[in-house]
Amino acid sequence: MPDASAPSQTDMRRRILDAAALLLAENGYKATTLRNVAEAAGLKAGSIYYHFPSKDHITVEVLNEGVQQVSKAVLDAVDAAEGASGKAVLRAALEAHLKALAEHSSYTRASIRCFSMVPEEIRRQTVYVRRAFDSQWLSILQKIQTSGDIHKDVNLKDLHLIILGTLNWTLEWQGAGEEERLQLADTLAKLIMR
Amino acid sequence: MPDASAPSQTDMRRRILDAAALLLAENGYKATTLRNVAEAAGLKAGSIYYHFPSKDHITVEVLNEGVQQVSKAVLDAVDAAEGASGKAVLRAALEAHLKALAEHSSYTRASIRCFSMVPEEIRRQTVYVRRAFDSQWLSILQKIQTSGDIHKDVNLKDLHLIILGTLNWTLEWQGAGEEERLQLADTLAKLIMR
DNA sequence: TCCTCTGCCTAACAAATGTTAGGCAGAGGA
DNA sequence: TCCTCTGCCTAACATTTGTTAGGCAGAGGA
Repeated sequence: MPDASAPSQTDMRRRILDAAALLLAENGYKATTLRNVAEAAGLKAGSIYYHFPSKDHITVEVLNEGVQQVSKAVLDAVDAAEGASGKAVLRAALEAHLKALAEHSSYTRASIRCFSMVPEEIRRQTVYVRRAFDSQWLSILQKIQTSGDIHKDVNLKDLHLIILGTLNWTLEWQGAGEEERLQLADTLAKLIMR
Repeated sequence: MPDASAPSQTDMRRRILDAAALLLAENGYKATTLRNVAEAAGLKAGSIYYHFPSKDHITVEVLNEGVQQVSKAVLDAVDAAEGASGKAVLRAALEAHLKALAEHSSYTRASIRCFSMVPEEIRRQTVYVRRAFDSQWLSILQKIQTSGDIHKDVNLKDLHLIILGTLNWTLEWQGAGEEERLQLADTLAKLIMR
């Protein structure tokens, strides 16, 4: 019985998830085969079923973890910037989002790029976490707007779309460095505020 | 010998492309099977090979046509707005892009959503059209900036990313109407200008 | 009437896929 | 020593994939 809460176990379970995340991010759900995942993780395809009951369970876990990583990073950044100006909070959130996308790129890329192509059953099991993340960003923007740092006329739903679209689109950038990320966060923040 | 320039032929070739575009847009490259395409087009899988030499050829044609449809729409809109203010030109380009995404949604969605997941050989045969489209948008922005309607300090590369990201991200919107599109173009244009 | 070409179909192929059944080496407690 | 459990492997399975070979009905010219 694989038990994630067990203190020390072979980290094979994690290695399988890592391998799956990487392949899902690069090739998508259908093109990611258990044999490829197994090879990348260092075991044989059939052995995966000792750790997971199916390919779909692995996929769900990867997709949800990807969103949660970004979500946590943004939340932490906003909390750390509490009391600062709206502009500073927004900058912090943008940078945290971008940094998370770049760093845990496998999981986050997988969750962003695979979600819309995945079978409906998997979507059902991942859509909740995504909605929570959406709400989180929206409430950040709301706070900044009521504080006056975002103009009252700006449609927050549109702004939300602009931010999410822009940040997630950076994944199509192949190999952009930290400088470009900071630069983009700067440009975007400047556009939004003022 | 299927010849697209022939005046009248069964439109089966077009129906196959249409069906493929729809399925590619919804399910991605790997999950789009020739048997599904055939069924949607109203023939049997083997018969597709009378019109196309392979699945990949169909895919390349769909992806390229998708980009070209948006490209042409944006170009036409900019040409029609020639002489107008930078703001008007940008608005026209944004709206044209969004409208094209929504209207020819199959081809454009397919090209945007499949490109990064597709085998390398297909990417090689579609990347050129995409680059041309990128350049087109960038040169539009450059003209507006040199005309003074976009602040000199704004990084055009970032702005380009913001626009492309935002507009293409709308594809994840399921079933947004024209009102929302115009509203988004408005919000985005207001952020960029001024 | 004969012949050719068009446009599609049927039936099969090899390869690859998710998944399962059964086995096996080794660790470790009794 | 015996037993059990862990963690993996091998070998197969049914299905689905892109693709191909061969056939067949009908249109239309000679």
